[in-house]
Amino acid sequence: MAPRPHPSNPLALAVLALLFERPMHPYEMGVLLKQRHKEDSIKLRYGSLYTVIELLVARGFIAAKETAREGKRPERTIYEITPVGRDELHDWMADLVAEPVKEFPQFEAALCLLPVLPPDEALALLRQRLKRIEQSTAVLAGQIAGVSAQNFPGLFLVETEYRLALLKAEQVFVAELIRRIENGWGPLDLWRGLHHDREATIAKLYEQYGGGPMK
Amino acid sequence: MAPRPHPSNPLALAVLALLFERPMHPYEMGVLLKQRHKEDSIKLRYGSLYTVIELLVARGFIAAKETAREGKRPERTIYEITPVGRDELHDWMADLVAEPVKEFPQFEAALCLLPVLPPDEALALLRQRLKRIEQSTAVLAGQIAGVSAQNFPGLFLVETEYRLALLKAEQVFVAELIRRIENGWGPLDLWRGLHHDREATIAKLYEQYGGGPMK
DNA sequence: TGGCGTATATTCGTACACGAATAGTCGCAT
DNA sequence: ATGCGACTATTCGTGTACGAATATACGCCA
Repeated sequence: MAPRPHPSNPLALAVLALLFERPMHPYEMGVLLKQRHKEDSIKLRYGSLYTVIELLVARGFIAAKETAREGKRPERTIYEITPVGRDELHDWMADLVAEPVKEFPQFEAALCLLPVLPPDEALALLRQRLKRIEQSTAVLAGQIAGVSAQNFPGLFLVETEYRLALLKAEQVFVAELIRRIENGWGPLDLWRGLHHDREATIAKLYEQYGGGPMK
Repeated sequence: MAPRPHPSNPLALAVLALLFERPMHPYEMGVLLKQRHKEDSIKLRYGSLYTVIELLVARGFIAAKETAREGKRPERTIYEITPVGRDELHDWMADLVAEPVKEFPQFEAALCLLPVLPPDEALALLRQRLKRIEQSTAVLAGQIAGVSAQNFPGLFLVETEYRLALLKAEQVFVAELIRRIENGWGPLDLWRGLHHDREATIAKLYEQYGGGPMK
Protein backbone atom coordinates (compact mmCIF):
# COMPACT_ATOMS: atom_id res chain seq x y z
CA MET A 1 0.00 0.00 0.00
CA ALA A 2 1.14 3.53 -0.68
CA PRO A 3 2.31 5.29 2.49
CA ARG A 4 -0.35 7.71 3.76
CA PRO A 5 0.86 11.23 2.87
CA HIS A 6 1.76 13.64 5.62
CA PRO A 7 -0.88 16.10 6.82
CA SER A 8 -0.98 19.13 4.52
CA ASN A 9 -0.77 21.83 7.17
CA PRO A 10 2.74 22.48 8.58
CA LEU A 11 1.08 23.60 11.78
CA ALA A 12 0.49 19.90 12.42
CA LEU A 13 4.25 19.41 12.32
CA ALA A 14 4.73 22.10 14.93
CA VAL A 15 2.13 20.42 17.15
CA LEU A 16 3.98 17.11 16.91
CA ALA A 17 7.26 18.83 17.73
CA LEU A 18 5.77 20.53 20.80
CA LEU A 19 4.17 17.34 22.09
CA PHE A 20 7.51 15.63 21.52
CA GLU A 21 8.81 18.01 24.15
CA ARG A 22 6.00 17.35 26.66
CA PRO A 23 2.20 16.95 26.86
CA MET A 24 0.16 20.14 26.76
CA HIS A 25 -3.20 21.59 25.74
CA PRO A 26 -3.95 23.39 22.45
CA TYR A 27 -3.99 26.95 23.69
CA GLU A 28 -0.65 26.47 25.38
CA MET A 29 0.81 25.28 22.09
CA GLY A 30 -0.35 28.49 20.50
CA VAL A 31 1.20 30.61 23.22
CA LEU A 32 4.51 28.75 23.03
CA LEU A 33 4.65 29.06 19.25
CA LYS A 34 4.19 32.80 19.63
CA GLN A 35 6.72 33.21 22.42
CA ARG A 36 9.33 31.33 20.46
CA HIS A 37 8.58 33.27 17.29
CA LYS A 38 7.78 30.13 15.34
CA GLU A 39 4.73 31.91 14.04
CA ASP A 40 7.06 33.87 11.79
CA SER A 41 7.84 30.61 10.00
CA ILE A 42 4.67 28.56 10.54
CA LYS A 43 1.30 30.17 9.95
CA LEU A 44 -0.68 30.05 13.20
CA ARG A 45 -4.48 30.40 13.28
CA TYR A 46 -6.26 29.17 16.35
CA GLY A 47 -9.09 27.86 14.20
CA SER A 48 -6.65 25.73 12.23
CA LEU A 49 -4.87 24.66 15.41
CA TYR A 50 -7.92 22.82 16.74
CA THR A 51 -8.63 21.39 13.28
CA VAL A 52 -5.17 19.89 12.86
CA ILE A 53 -5.22 18.50 16.39
CA GLU A 54 -8.39 16.59 15.58
CA LEU A 55 -6.75 15.36 12.42
CA LEU A 56 -3.68 14.17 14.32
CA VAL A 57 -5.90 12.35 16.80
CA ALA A 58 -7.80 10.69 13.95
CA ARG A 59 -4.54 9.40 12.48
CA GLY A 60 -3.33 8.14 15.84
CA PHE A 61 -0.33 10.50 15.99
CA ILE A 62 -1.45 12.11 19.24
CA ALA A 63 -3.99 11.23 21.94
CA ALA A 64 -5.94 13.02 24.65
CA LYS A 65 -4.23 12.35 27.96
CA GLU A 66 -6.56 14.03 30.42
CA THR A 67 -9.02 16.86 30.60
CA ALA A 68 -8.44 19.30 33.39
CA ARG A 69 -10.45 22.13 34.77
CA GLU A 70 -8.75 24.92 36.65
CA GLY A 71 -11.12 26.96 38.72
CA LYS A 72 -14.19 27.66 36.62
CA ARG A 73 -12.15 28.12 33.42
CA PRO A 74 -13.36 26.19 30.36
CA GLU A 75 -12.27 22.60 30.27
CA ARG A 76 -8.90 21.93 28.69
CA THR A 77 -7.80 18.76 26.98
CA ILE A 78 -4.16 17.79 27.44
CA TYR A 79 -2.69 15.85 24.53
CA GLU A 80 0.39 13.67 24.29
CA ILE A 81 2.30 12.25 21.34
CA THR A 82 2.05 8.52 20.54
CA PRO A 83 4.88 6.25 19.34
CA VAL A 84 3.37 6.32 15.84
CA GLY A 85 3.32 10.10 16.13
CA ARG A 86 7.01 10.18 16.96
CA ASP A 87 7.73 8.17 13.82
CA GLU A 88 5.58 10.50 11.78
CA LEU A 89 7.36 13.55 13.17
CA HIS A 90 10.70 12.03 12.28
CA ASP A 91 9.72 10.93 8.76
CA TRP A 92 7.97 14.17 7.97
CA MET A 93 10.96 16.24 9.08
CA ALA A 94 13.33 14.05 7.10
CA ASP A 95 11.20 14.49 3.96
CA LEU A 96 11.00 18.24 4.36
CA VAL A 97 14.71 18.66 4.90
CA ALA A 98 15.88 16.29 2.18
CA GLU A 99 13.39 16.98 -0.61
CA PRO A 100 12.69 20.46 -1.93
CA VAL A 101 8.96 20.87 -2.53
CA LYS A 102 7.61 22.97 -5.35
CA GLU A 103 6.11 26.19 -4.02
CA PHE A 104 4.23 28.97 -5.78
CA PRO A 105 5.24 32.39 -4.46
CA GLN A 106 2.76 35.05 -5.45
CA PHE A 107 5.42 37.35 -6.85
CA GLU A 108 6.40 34.68 -9.33
CA ALA A 109 2.79 34.52 -10.51
CA ALA A 110 2.78 38.28 -10.93
CA LEU A 111 6.06 38.20 -12.86
CA CYS A 112 4.80 35.71 -15.36
CA LEU A 113 1.77 37.93 -16.08
CA LEU A 114 3.83 41.12 -16.08
CA PRO A 115 3.01 42.05 -19.71
CA VAL A 116 -0.55 42.95 -18.70
CA LEU A 117 0.89 46.04 -16.99
CA PRO A 118 2.25 48.89 -19.11
CA PRO A 119 6.05 48.93 -18.78
CA ASP A 120 6.33 52.35 -17.19
CA GLU A 121 3.88 51.43 -14.48
CA ALA A 122 5.60 48.10 -13.89
CA LEU A 123 8.83 49.99 -13.42
CA ALA A 124 7.33 52.30 -10.81
CA LEU A 125 5.81 49.38 -8.92
CA LEU A 126 9.06 47.44 -8.94
CA ARG A 127 10.84 50.44 -7.46
CA GLN A 128 8.29 50.47 -4.64
CA ARG A 129 8.84 46.79 -4.03
CA LEU A 130 12.58 47.26 -3.91
CA LYS A 131 12.19 49.87 -1.19
CA ARG A 132 10.05 47.58 0.98
CA ILE A 133 12.48 44.73 0.56
CA GLU A 134 15.42 46.91 1.51
CA GLN A 135 13.59 47.87 4.68
CA SER A 136 12.82 44.23 5.50
CA THR A 137 16.36 43.04 4.96
CA ALA A 138 17.68 45.83 7.15
CA VAL A 139 15.29 44.90 9.95
CA LEU A 140 16.05 41.19 9.71
CA ALA A 141 19.80 41.72 9.61
CA GLY A 142 19.53 43.97 12.64
CA GLN A 143 17.60 41.37 14.60
CA ILE A 144 20.09 38.66 13.80
CA ALA A 145 23.01 40.86 14.78
CA GLY A 146 21.35 41.91 18.02
CA VAL A 147 20.43 38.40 19.01
CA SER A 148 23.70 36.72 18.20
CA ALA A 149 25.43 39.43 20.24
CA GLN A 150 23.48 38.03 23.22
CA ASN A 151 24.98 34.63 22.46
CA PHE A 152 21.67 33.05 21.66
CA PRO A 153 22.60 29.70 20.08
CA GLY A 154 22.69 29.97 16.29
CA LEU A 155 20.78 26.73 16.01
CA PHE A 156 17.68 28.66 17.01
CA LEU A 157 17.91 31.39 14.46
CA VAL A 158 18.78 29.39 11.42
CA GLU A 159 15.28 29.90 10.01
CA THR A 160 15.69 33.65 10.25
CA GLU A 161 18.98 33.54 8.41
CA TYR A 162 17.28 31.47 5.72
CA ARG A 163 14.54 34.05 5.32
CA LEU A 164 17.16 36.79 5.10
CA ALA A 165 19.13 34.90 2.45
CA LEU A 166 16.06 34.53 0.23
CA LEU A 167 15.02 38.11 0.78
CA LYS A 168 18.43 39.39 -0.21
CA ALA A 169 18.37 37.27 -3.37
CA GLU A 170 15.03 38.79 -4.27
CA GLN A 171 16.39 42.26 -3.58
CA VAL A 172 19.28 41.73 -5.99
CA PHE A 173 16.96 40.25 -8.59
CA VAL A 174 14.48 43.12 -8.47
CA ALA A 175 17.22 45.73 -8.59
CA GLU A 176 18.69 44.02 -11.63
CA LEU A 177 15.28 43.76 -13.30
CA ILE A 178 14.67 47.46 -12.80
CA ARG A 179 18.00 48.26 -14.32
CA ARG A 180 17.30 46.09 -17.34
CA ILE A 181 13.95 47.73 -18.01
CA GLU A 182 15.46 51.19 -17.61
CA ASN A 183 18.05 50.34 -20.22
CA GLY A 184 15.36 49.74 -22.84
CA TRP A 185 15.23 46.04 -22.27
CA GLY A 186 14.41 43.70 -25.14
CA PRO A 187 11.13 44.38 -26.87
CA LEU A 188 10.13 47.39 -24.79
CA ASP A 189 8.30 49.05 -27.66
CA LEU A 190 6.52 45.80 -28.36
CA TRP A 191 5.52 45.60 -24.70
CA ARG A 192 4.10 49.10 -24.93
CA GLY A 193 2.35 48.06 -28.13
CA LEU A 194 0.42 45.36 -26.32
CA HIS A 195 -1.62 47.99 -24.62
CA HIS A 196 -2.81 49.50 -27.86
CA ASP A 197 -3.42 46.30 -29.79
CA ARG A 198 -4.06 43.83 -27.02
CA GLU A 199 -6.27 41.43 -28.89
CA ALA A 200 -3.79 39.35 -30.77
CA THR A 201 -0.30 40.44 -29.99
CA ILE A 202 0.38 38.20 -27.00
CA ALA A 203 -1.02 35.11 -28.68
CA LYS A 204 0.99 35.82 -31.84
CA LEU A 205 4.14 36.13 -29.85
CA TYR A 206 3.63 32.81 -28.19
CA GLU A 207 2.75 31.13 -31.48
CA GLN A 208 5.80 32.54 -33.14
CA TYR A 209 8.01 30.91 -30.59
CA GLY A 210 6.20 27.59 -30.56
CA GLY A 211 3.88 27.99 -27.60
CA GLY A 212 6.34 29.50 -25.22
CA PRO A 213 9.79 28.99 -23.83
CA MET A 214 11.08 25.58 -22.82
CA LYS A 215 8.94 23.11 -24.71
CA MET B 1 -16.06 50.80 3.26
CA ALA B 2 -12.98 48.62 3.26
CA PRO B 3 -12.05 47.53 -0.25
CA ARG B 4 -13.05 43.89 -0.87
CA PRO B 5 -9.85 41.83 -0.75
CA HIS B 6 -8.61 40.13 -3.89
CA PRO B 7 -9.52 36.48 -4.43
CA SER B 8 -7.13 34.25 -2.55
CA ASN B 9 -6.22 31.89 -5.38
CA PRO B 10 -3.64 33.26 -7.88
CA LEU B 11 -5.24 31.04 -10.50
CA ALA B 12 -8.03 33.62 -10.55
CA LEU B 13 -5.45 36.20 -11.56
CA ALA B 14 -4.35 34.04 -14.47
CA VAL B 15 -7.96 33.66 -15.58
CA LEU B 16 -8.41 37.44 -15.58
CA ALA B 17 -5.20 37.85 -17.57
CA LEU B 18 -6.27 35.30 -20.17
CA LEU B 19 -9.74 36.82 -20.58
CA PHE B 20 -8.04 40.21 -20.88
CA GLU B 21 -6.50 38.75 -24.03
CA ARG B 22 -9.76 37.38 -25.46
CA PRO B 23 -12.94 35.49 -24.44
CA MET B 24 -12.57 31.73 -24.02
CA HIS B 25 -13.94 28.72 -22.15
CA PRO B 26 -12.42 27.17 -19.00
CA TYR B 27 -10.79 24.14 -20.53
CA GLU B 28 -9.08 26.30 -23.12
CA MET B 29 -7.66 28.46 -20.32
CA GLY B 30 -6.17 25.36 -18.77
CA VAL B 31 -4.61 24.27 -22.04
CA LEU B 32 -3.14 27.71 -22.71
CA LEU B 33 -1.69 27.93 -19.22
CA LYS B 34 0.02 24.62 -19.81
CA GLN B 35 1.30 25.47 -23.29
CA ARG B 36 2.79 28.70 -22.05
CA HIS B 37 4.31 27.01 -19.00
CA LYS B 38 2.49 29.30 -16.59
CA GLU B 39 1.61 26.21 -14.61
CA ASP B 40 5.21 26.23 -13.40
CA SER B 41 4.46 29.50 -11.62
CA ILE B 42 0.71 29.25 -10.95
CA LYS B 43 -0.72 26.06 -9.51
CA LEU B 44 -3.27 24.66 -11.94
CA ARG B 45 -5.94 22.14 -10.87
CA TYR B 46 -8.95 21.79 -13.09
CA GLY B 47 -11.17 21.44 -10.06
CA SER B 48 -9.95 24.78 -8.75
CA LEU B 49 -10.22 26.36 -12.19
CA TYR B 50 -13.98 25.91 -12.31
CA THR B 51 -14.28 27.02 -8.68
CA VAL B 52 -12.43 30.29 -9.22
CA ILE B 53 -14.37 31.01 -12.39
CA GLU B 54 -17.61 30.80 -10.45
CA LEU B 55 -16.10 33.08 -7.84
CA LEU B 56 -15.08 35.63 -10.47
CA VAL B 57 -18.59 35.54 -11.95
CA ALA B 58 -20.10 36.09 -8.50
CA ARG B 59 -17.93 39.17 -8.00
CA GLY B 60 -18.81 40.54 -11.42
CA PHE B 61 -15.22 40.37 -12.74
CA ILE B 62 -16.12 38.07 -15.62
CA ALA B 63 -19.39 37.03 -17.29
CA ALA B 64 -20.66 34.15 -19.43
CA LYS B 65 -20.78 35.33 -23.03
CA GLU B 66 -22.32 32.35 -24.80
CA THR B 67 -22.58 28.61 -24.50
CA ALA B 68 -21.57 26.70 -27.57
CA ARG B 69 -21.78 23.08 -28.55
CA GLU B 70 -19.46 21.62 -31.12
CA GLY B 71 -20.60 18.32 -32.51
CA LYS B 72 -21.82 16.19 -29.64
CA ARG B 73 -19.09 17.41 -27.29
CA PRO B 74 -20.23 18.58 -23.86
CA GLU B 75 -21.53 22.10 -23.77
CA ARG B 76 -18.92 24.79 -23.21
CA THR B 77 -19.44 28.18 -21.64
CA ILE B 78 -17.40 31.03 -23.08
CA TYR B 79 -16.52 33.77 -20.60
CA GLU B 80 -15.40 37.35 -21.11
CA ILE B 81 -13.87 39.92 -18.78
CA THR B 82 -15.98 42.87 -17.57
CA PRO B 83 -14.80 46.48 -17.09
CA VAL B 84 -14.81 45.90 -13.32
CA GLY B 85 -12.74 42.80 -13.96
CA ARG B 86 -10.17 44.78 -15.89
CA ASP B 87 -9.82 47.15 -12.95
CA GLU B 88 -9.47 44.23 -10.58
CA LEU B 89 -6.77 42.66 -12.76
CA HIS B 90 -4.86 45.92 -12.77
CA ASP B 91 -5.16 46.60 -9.05
CA TRP B 92 -4.34 43.07 -8.07
CA MET B 93 -1.24 43.00 -10.26
CA ALA B 94 -0.12 46.34 -8.90
CA ASP B 95 -0.50 45.08 -5.33
CA LEU B 96 1.40 41.89 -6.01
CA VAL B 97 4.28 43.65 -7.71
CA ALA B 98 4.62 46.52 -5.27
CA GLU B 99 3.99 44.80 -1.92
CA PRO B 100 5.89 41.71 -0.80
CA VAL B 101 3.49 39.27 0.88
CA LYS B 102 4.54 37.07 3.76
CA GLU B 103 4.86 33.47 2.62
CA PHE B 104 5.57 30.29 4.59
CA PRO B 105 7.91 27.98 2.69
CA GLN B 106 7.90 24.49 4.12
CA PHE B 107 11.66 24.32 4.38
CA GLU B 108 11.62 27.31 6.70
CA ALA B 109 9.17 25.45 8.94
CA ALA B 110 11.47 22.45 8.96
CA LEU B 111 14.50 24.61 9.78
CA CYS B 112 12.86 26.13 12.79
CA LEU B 113 12.09 22.65 14.17
CA LEU B 114 15.49 21.28 13.22
CA PRO B 115 16.52 20.44 16.81
CA VAL B 116 14.05 17.54 16.85
CA LEU B 117 16.39 15.69 14.48
CA PRO B 118 19.73 14.40 15.77
CA PRO B 119 22.52 16.52 14.30
CA ASP B 120 24.22 13.76 12.35
CA GLU B 121 21.01 12.80 10.64
CA ALA B 122 20.21 16.43 9.90
CA LEU B 123 23.58 16.73 8.27
CA ALA B 124 22.99 13.73 6.01
CA LEU B 125 19.57 15.03 4.99
CA LEU B 126 20.91 18.49 4.22
CA ARG B 127 23.52 16.95 1.95
CA GLN B 128 20.76 15.17 0.07
CA ARG B 129 18.85 18.39 -0.31
CA LEU B 130 21.90 20.15 -1.60
CA LYS B 131 22.30 17.55 -4.34
CA ARG B 132 18.68 17.94 -5.49
CA ILE B 133 19.00 21.69 -5.55
CA GLU B 134 22.18 21.54 -7.56
CA GLN B 135 20.41 19.39 -10.11
CA SER B 136 17.46 21.80 -10.28
CA THR B 137 19.61 24.88 -10.74
CA ALA B 138 21.56 23.17 -13.49
CA VAL B 139 18.35 22.23 -15.32
CA LEU B 140 16.86 25.69 -14.95
CA ALA B 141 20.02 27.45 -16.05
CA GLY B 142 20.21 25.17 -19.08
CA GLN B 143 16.63 25.97 -20.07
CA ILE B 144 17.20 29.68 -19.80
CA ALA B 145 20.38 29.50 -21.85
CA GLY B 146 18.75 27.35 -24.53
CA VAL B 147 15.71 29.54 -24.81
CA SER B 148 17.45 32.88 -24.89
CA ALA B 149 19.70 31.48 -27.62
CA GLN B 150 16.50 31.18 -29.70
CA ASN B 151 15.90 34.88 -29.12
CA PHE B 152 12.73 34.33 -27.16
CA PRO B 153 11.97 37.73 -25.61
CA GLY B 154 13.37 37.95 -22.09
CA LEU B 155 10.14 39.50 -20.90
CA PHE B 156 8.62 36.04 -21.07
CA LEU B 157 11.17 34.22 -19.02
CA VAL B 158 11.57 36.65 -16.20
CA GLU B 159 9.64 34.35 -13.84
CA THR B 160 12.06 31.54 -14.58
CA GLU B 161 15.05 33.74 -13.83
CA TYR B 162 13.38 34.69 -10.56
CA ARG B 163 12.93 31.06 -9.60
CA LEU B 164 16.55 30.38 -10.47
CA ALA B 165 17.76 33.32 -8.39
CA LEU B 166 15.90 32.07 -5.30
CA LEU B 167 17.03 28.51 -5.86
CA LYS B 168 20.66 29.56 -6.10
CA ALA B 169 20.35 31.54 -2.89
CA GLU B 170 18.98 28.47 -1.15
CA GLN B 171 21.81 26.39 -2.56
CA VAL B 172 24.41 28.74 -1.13
CA PHE B 173 22.60 28.85 2.19
CA VAL B 174 22.35 25.08 2.54
CA ALA B 175 25.98 24.57 1.56
CA GLU B 176 27.02 27.11 4.14
CA LEU B 177 24.81 25.52 6.80
CA ILE B 178 26.34 22.12 6.14
CA ARG B 179 29.79 23.56 6.49
CA ARG B 180 28.93 25.21 9.78
CA ILE B 181 27.55 22.01 11.27
CA GLU B 182 30.57 20.05 10.07
CA ASN B 183 32.82 22.51 11.83
CA GLY B 184 31.23 21.70 15.19
CA TRP B 185 28.84 24.56 15.07
CA GLY B 186 27.73 26.24 18.28
CA PRO B 187 26.20 23.95 20.89
CA LEU B 188 26.56 20.73 18.90
CA ASP B 189 27.02 18.62 22.00
CA LEU B 190 24.01 20.28 23.55
CA TRP B 191 22.02 19.49 20.41
CA ARG B 192 23.03 15.85 20.67
CA GLY B 193 22.09 15.95 24.35
CA LEU B 194 18.52 16.88 23.51
CA HIS B 195 17.98 13.39 22.22
CA HIS B 196 18.95 11.79 25.48
CA ASP B 197 17.25 14.20 27.84
CA ARG B 198 14.49 15.56 25.67
CA GLU B 199 12.02 16.39 28.38
CA ALA B 200 13.24 19.70 29.61
CA THR B 201 16.28 20.80 27.71
CA ILE B 202 14.58 22.69 24.90
CA ALA B 203 12.27 24.53 27.24
CA LYS B 204 15.15 25.44 29.55
CA LEU B 205 17.11 26.82 26.67
CA TYR B 206 14.29 29.07 25.60
CA GLU B 207 13.66 30.22 29.16
CA GLN B 208 17.30 30.98 29.65
CA TYR B 209 17.25 33.39 26.74
CA GLY B 210 13.94 35.00 27.58
CA GLY B 211 11.51 33.07 25.43
CA GLY B 212 13.53 33.04 22.26
CA PRO B 213 15.36 35.35 19.93
CA MET B 214 13.99 38.72 18.93
CA LYS B 215 11.56 39.65 21.62
C1' DT C 1 -15.01 -3.24 -36.61
C1' DG C 2 -14.14 -3.12 -32.21
C1' DG C 3 -11.36 -2.10 -28.55
C1' DC C 4 -8.24 0.91 -26.17
C1' DG C 5 -5.61 4.80 -25.06
C1' DT C 6 -5.77 9.80 -25.23
C1' DA C 7 -7.91 14.32 -25.53
C1' DT C 8 -11.98 17.12 -24.51
C1' DA C 9 -14.82 19.22 -20.87
C1' DT C 10 -17.14 19.50 -16.58
C1' DT C 11 -19.35 18.10 -12.00
C1' DC C 12 -19.25 16.47 -7.39
C1' DG C 13 -18.06 15.28 -2.68
C1' DT C 14 -15.11 15.86 0.83
C1' DA C 15 -11.73 17.63 3.60
C1' DC C 16 -9.43 21.50 5.08
C1' DA C 17 -8.53 26.61 6.46
C1' DC C 18 -9.84 30.15 9.16
C1' DG C 19 -12.63 34.34 10.59
C1' DA C 20 -15.93 35.20 13.87
C1' DA C 21 -18.58 34.03 17.71
C1' DT C 22 -18.78 32.43 22.34
C1' DA C 23 -17.90 32.40 27.19
C1' DG C 24 -15.74 32.68 31.44
C1' DT C 25 -11.82 35.05 34.27
C1' DC C 26 -8.75 38.55 35.95
C1' DG C 27 -6.98 42.97 37.10
C1' DC C 28 -7.76 47.65 37.71
C1' DA C 29 -9.27 52.20 37.16
C1' DT C 30 -13.45 55.02 38.30
C1' DA D 1 -18.99 47.83 43.39
C1' DT D 2 -18.84 48.03 38.84
C1' DG D 3 -17.68 48.51 34.26
C1' DC D 4 -14.17 47.49 30.80
C1' DG D 5 -10.42 45.85 28.30
C1' DA D 6 -7.22 42.04 27.97
C1' DC D 7 -6.39 37.21 28.55
C1' DT D 8 -7.75 32.27 28.54
C1' DA D 9 -9.76 28.62 25.77
C1' DT D 10 -12.65 26.53 22.44
C1' DT D 11 -16.53 25.86 18.98
C1' DC D 12 -18.87 26.80 14.78
C1' DG D 13 -20.15 28.05 10.12
C1' DT D 14 -18.72 29.16 5.74
C1' DG D 15 -16.11 29.19 1.84
C1' DT D 16 -12.35 27.31 -0.78
C1' DA D 17 -9.12 23.65 -2.79
C1' DC D 18 -8.86 19.75 -5.30
C1' DG D 19 -8.87 14.60 -6.14
C1' DA D 20 -11.81 11.57 -8.33
C1' DA D 21 -15.58 10.50 -11.05
C1' DT D 22 -18.12 11.18 -15.21
C1' DA D 23 -19.09 11.29 -20.14
C1' DT D 24 -18.32 11.89 -24.95
C1' DA D 25 -15.27 12.01 -29.11
C1' DC D 26 -11.32 10.68 -31.74
C1' DG D 27 -7.48 8.26 -33.78
C1' DC D 28 -5.28 4.09 -34.66
C1' DC D 29 -3.99 -0.55 -35.24
C1' DA D 30 -4.97 -5.45 -34.92
